[in-house]
Formats: sequence, structure tokens, C-alpha cells
Amino acid sequence: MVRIKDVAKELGVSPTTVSNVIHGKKKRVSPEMVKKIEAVLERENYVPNMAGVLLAQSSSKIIAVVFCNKIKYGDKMLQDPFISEMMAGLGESIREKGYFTMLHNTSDVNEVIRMSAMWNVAGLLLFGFRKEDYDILREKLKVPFVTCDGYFDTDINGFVNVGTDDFGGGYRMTKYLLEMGHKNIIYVADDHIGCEMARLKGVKAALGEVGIDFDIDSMPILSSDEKERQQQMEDMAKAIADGTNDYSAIFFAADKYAVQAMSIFQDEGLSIPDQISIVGFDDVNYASVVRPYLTTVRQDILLKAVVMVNTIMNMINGHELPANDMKLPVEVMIRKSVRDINKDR
Amino acid sequence: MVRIKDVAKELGVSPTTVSNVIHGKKKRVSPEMVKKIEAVLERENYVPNMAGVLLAQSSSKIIAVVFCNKIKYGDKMLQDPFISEMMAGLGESIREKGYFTMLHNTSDVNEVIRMSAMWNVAGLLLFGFRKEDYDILREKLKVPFVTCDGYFDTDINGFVNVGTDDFGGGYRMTKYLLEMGHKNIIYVADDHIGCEMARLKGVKAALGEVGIDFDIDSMPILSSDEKERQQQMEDMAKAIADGTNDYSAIFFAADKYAVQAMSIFQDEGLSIPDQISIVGFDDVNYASVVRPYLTTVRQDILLKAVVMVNTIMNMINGHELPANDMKLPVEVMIRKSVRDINKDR
DNA sequence: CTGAAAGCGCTAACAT
DNA sequence: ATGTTAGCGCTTTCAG
Repeated sequence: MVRIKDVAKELGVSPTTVSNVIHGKKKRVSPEMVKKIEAVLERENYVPNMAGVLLAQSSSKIIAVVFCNKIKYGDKMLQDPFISEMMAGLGESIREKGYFTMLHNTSDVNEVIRMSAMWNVAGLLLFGFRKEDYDILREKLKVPFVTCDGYFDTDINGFVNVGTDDFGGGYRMTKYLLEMGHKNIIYVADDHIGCEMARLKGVKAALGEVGIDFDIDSMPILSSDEKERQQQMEDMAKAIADGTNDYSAIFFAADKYAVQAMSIFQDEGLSIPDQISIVGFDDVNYASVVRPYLTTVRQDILLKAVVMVNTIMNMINGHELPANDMKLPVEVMIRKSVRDINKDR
Repeated sequence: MVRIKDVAKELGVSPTTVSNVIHGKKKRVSPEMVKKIEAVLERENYVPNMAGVLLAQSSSKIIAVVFCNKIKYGDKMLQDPFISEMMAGLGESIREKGYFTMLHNTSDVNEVIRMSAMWNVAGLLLFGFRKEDYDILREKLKVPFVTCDGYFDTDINGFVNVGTDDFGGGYRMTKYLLEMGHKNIIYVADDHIGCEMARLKGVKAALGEVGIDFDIDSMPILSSDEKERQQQMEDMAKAIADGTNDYSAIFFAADKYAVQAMSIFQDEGLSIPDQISIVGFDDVNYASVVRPYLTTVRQDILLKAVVMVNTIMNMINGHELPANDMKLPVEVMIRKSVRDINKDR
């Protein structure tokens, strides 16, 4: 591996001059010398040693991407179709900006702080931590960071959150359901916090506009236990089959649940959307494989990746930020899982 | 940020002594001093500056994880459910070993070589490159690397491949189909190279054992174009409905195709497994959501991640390797998408 | 336009 | 048991 020193010696110039050429400060070097140096750099295939750069500079050109992902062996929780898309987007964007991606997989905030200091990272992109974690991070982290899909009680300051317009997604999907004649809608999620709650609020807002009110706590919550969840869905199926249900459409907070429900409902002989309309959220790849094609809310993961990277770059470079809590747009994908009740009148 | 020098000064000792304590070389330091130093280290929350370490040492404690992933906007090719699982496994294992993960997303081998030199990485974990790429890498990379799911014409040397027992998966699933009375089986994949080919060879071997032979090239190949692929599946559906098909079971090389086919077949009014048996490969999370539950071949992604990391560590530490082309075991997951033909006799 | 020199934080060979 | 010293590769200030 050839070093700056080496090419300097070969050409009988000083390391400074070579360094200047490398950094494009060509005003400080004569054109002929620039050419000569560039030729040798090229020929020798010069590659900077980042350790040296890191030590001599203050910043590191490293962006830390941190996932708070607890591994539980034997379950498929980790099989998230979005992660690969997000990763690819992040990786490419970060590289484009001339930075490097350091990946961390931990649920321990202190680990994050520690490694961020060790490597003197330029900024961090954080996924899946909880509110309390962010408080610690804001306090102890001296570099900018961007969170993804966070929801916070207090005003965000000291960092930026890039999220999805969950409220809007819930709202617009509900409007669509209303248009299709559905007035009795239930929203089914695995919890009522963060984005699940925002989506639910969107549902409530849309329903509120047409004078329908409901208690948020009355909406069913899906168990995190696979078996129990299946049972819950079977119970719903039975109610629908019996006609003892009081809703004509179910809005699942995530496609994966919508798809699972569709299967279970069909097991019970239910016809979708004739007997029950179903919609989801996310537009994962199998949403358009499943039958009937699932009507759902789509978000643009690649866009989210790019926005996150652009944002952290702006923060690193001390630029003015447009906002510190962004909500990226969503799109209602109308497919085949909703019945138009109006038509039957 | 406190440095070694600082704590040395505070205690009136030399940096070397502090460094020795940090590295657990306690034989070289008096027990009292060790305690004192450790106390200050703790109190000051000492964190090593990796730039310094990197520069002073030869190796870097960095493992590069490189995905060859071309981003094509607008398609969902990137939505790979395994990646997140693989990432989580890799991230955790690498961290456990005291190493750091540097992530790269590129299809350009030279980028890989370049960055590996820049950071003086200890080893690389490579995903999704082609045979030709590996040849270049073997030649130019001076550090150990491990590939995932690679298939090579020539003997592997200079690196290690961690794959899946694709042949065995194809073989055992076919044996199962034979047990269920299926003799006319087709294998459907999107190409006939790498693991797809190995699975196909497994099919051929199992069939060969009972005296059934077929020409590998006669097996249908799925188009990479979504629309065309759909058409192909519809054509299959029609043939099955007409009874003009000459097979009773279809072995899809990937669950995603199996699931798509199931939907399309059911659109055409086909009943699975009564009219046609279907099996897949991978056991992605929605394989057990879809109806009928998909019988498929499961591989253990987390295990693969751990094996890759252990392997690269062994290589880095110059240990003897058990093999340079590993095939991790698979498991046939018997569910509901195969009909037992014997029963009908 | 070019160069000399110091220094970033850490390690390790070599004293003592 | 502890210290001295040089040096890893690069940037940067200051001087020529």
C-alpha cells in the first residue's frame, strides 16, 4: 500500500503538496505538478488510510446505523421485508455522500454511546428505540442523530425524526372506506402506541367528520403471541359468519395481520370482500400476491432512507433544517379487498 | 474525552502502564496500580479512540459486510424478508466477538477492494456477487473473506463459502413427494444456476432413485418480468384445470413463487392440494399464513449468520478450517399443500 | 507555489 | 514493575 509519503518522495516533493492535490486544492499547486502527482496516484492506485485521516481530522465520515433488534430464536419477528429495502437505500445514499456505514445491532443505549465515541462517528441513524432511550441519547450524544418512526410526548429537540404520515394514512384509508359505504369500521393493531396510535387517530378523525364517534380503547388489540392472535382472528371470523359482528370493514394496522386474517377468515368459509372488507397498512410485497389483492396504505421506504441520510448530512454540515419531525407521504392503494356497499342499494 | 495520556498523568504513571491495564496485561503491573487505574478509567468513562488503535496496530477489528444489491426503483425485489434476520444475526455475532460491522451496498468489486484497503478491514462477508467477481476478489483482496450461497465451477480456495444444503433440500422434499405418491413432479425456478440448479439436481437425484429420469432443460423457467410470470402461472393453472398437465405436484424453488402460484391457481378455481400439490423452498414468514399452509424447505438464517461470523473469525485468527464449502442443513416442513395420493387408492 | 514540522491517540520494543 | 521513545499515515499551520 503506497502512502502519501511515498509518492511525495518519488516526485521529490513534500507530502503537503500531495495531500493538497488529493484534496483538490489545486490552486496551491502548479498545474504540471498536479498532473504528475495525479498520474502517480493513479498508477500506484493510492488509497487513503482512514486511520490516519481519522486521527488527523475531527470528524470521521462514519454514519452509524443502529437497529434495536432483540433476537429471539425460533420466531420470525426478524423477518421484516422492509429492512432490506431500507438498508439498501441507506447504504447507497451514505456511500454516495462519501461516508461509510457502520452497522450496530443492539438494544443497549450505552453501547451506542460508547461506539459512537470510539469511532468519533459523524452522525447516527436510529431505528426502533423507545422514548426513554432517546432521552438518554439526546443528553449523552454529542453528534447529530436522526430517528425513524419515532413518536414523542414532548417536543423534539436536539435531533430529527423521520416518520410516515401514519395519521394521514389512517385518515385517508378511512375516508375511502366511508366512500365505499362503510360506516362501521374497526381498527385492529397489536398495540396503541407510536405509529399504531397515530393511524388510529387518523381513523377516528375521518369517522368524526361524518359524525361517527367511538372510544379508542374499544378497539381490539392483537396479542403478540402467535397462537392467541390466531384465536382472536378465529373469533372474529365466527362473529362475522354468525352475523354478530357490528362492523363491515376491518382496518389492520399492518399488512401482515391483514393477510393472516384473510387466510383465517377464508378458512371459516368467509368470502372477502363480500362478507367482510379488509384493508391493511404498509403494502408489503405479498399484499399484491394474496387473494383478493389487498387494499392498503403504501409508504415509500427508499424515500425514507434517502430523507434520513439527507437530513443527517444537513445536520452534520450545520445547515438549517426544514423541520425536526417529518412525516413522509403515503398512498392509498385501492385493490380488491373492499366491497362497495353503495352498489347494492 | 479522556485519553490514556490523561489518566496516566493524573496518576503519575506512564501511558504504557495504563495501556497494559486496559489490555488486561496485569502481570506487568502491580495489583494496587491496576486498581487505581481501573478506578480512574471507570470514573472518567474511558473509551478508546479507534483511530489511534487502528493506526498503531495492523488489524482493524472491522468486518465488512457487503451486499451486491442493485436498487431498482419501483420494484419490490429489495423486499427480502431474510435480510433483516441475517443482518440481526451478523450484527450481534460480530459485536459479540468484539468486532465492528461496516456495511457496504455496492455491485462494484473495485469499491469493495478499495474500502477494504482504506479501513484495513480484518475480513469480509460477501453476499450476492457473481463467480467472476469472486475471482477478482480472491486475487486482489489480501484479507480473508467468506461468501454466502455461492456456487463455483472450480474448487474454492483462498476463501470459504457458507451455503445451504440446496441439493439435500431438493432431494428430501422430492422424496417426501414420492412418499405421498407423486411421481410426476415439475420443478419451477427463475433460473437454473447456483442454488436453483443445486435444488434441481436434488430433485433429479431423488427421482432417479425410483427410476424416473427427466431432462433438466425441460423444466419451466419463470420470467423475471412480473407480468409475464403471472401469465406463465395462469397458463399452468389452465392446463391443470383442463387436465392437460402431466404432473401432480409442483416444486417451486422459492416460497414467494409458490405463494403467488397458489393465489393464481385459486383464482382459476383450482383446489390445492386436491387438484394440484405445491411445495416451496425457504419457509418465509408468510408461508405459514397462506392457505393451505405451504409445505416447504426451511433453512436456518440465524445459524447461517453465526457460522459465517465464526468462520471469518477462524480465518482471521489463522485457525484450521473444517471445510471451505459448507452446506448448512435444511428441514422439510410438512404442512398442508400436498395431497397424499396413496390414500385415494 | 512548496515545504517543514507538529501532532492526532495509541501501541510496542526496548530500556530501567 | 514501570517508563521512554518512536512511529503508525495523515492534515494543517506556519514559514519560505
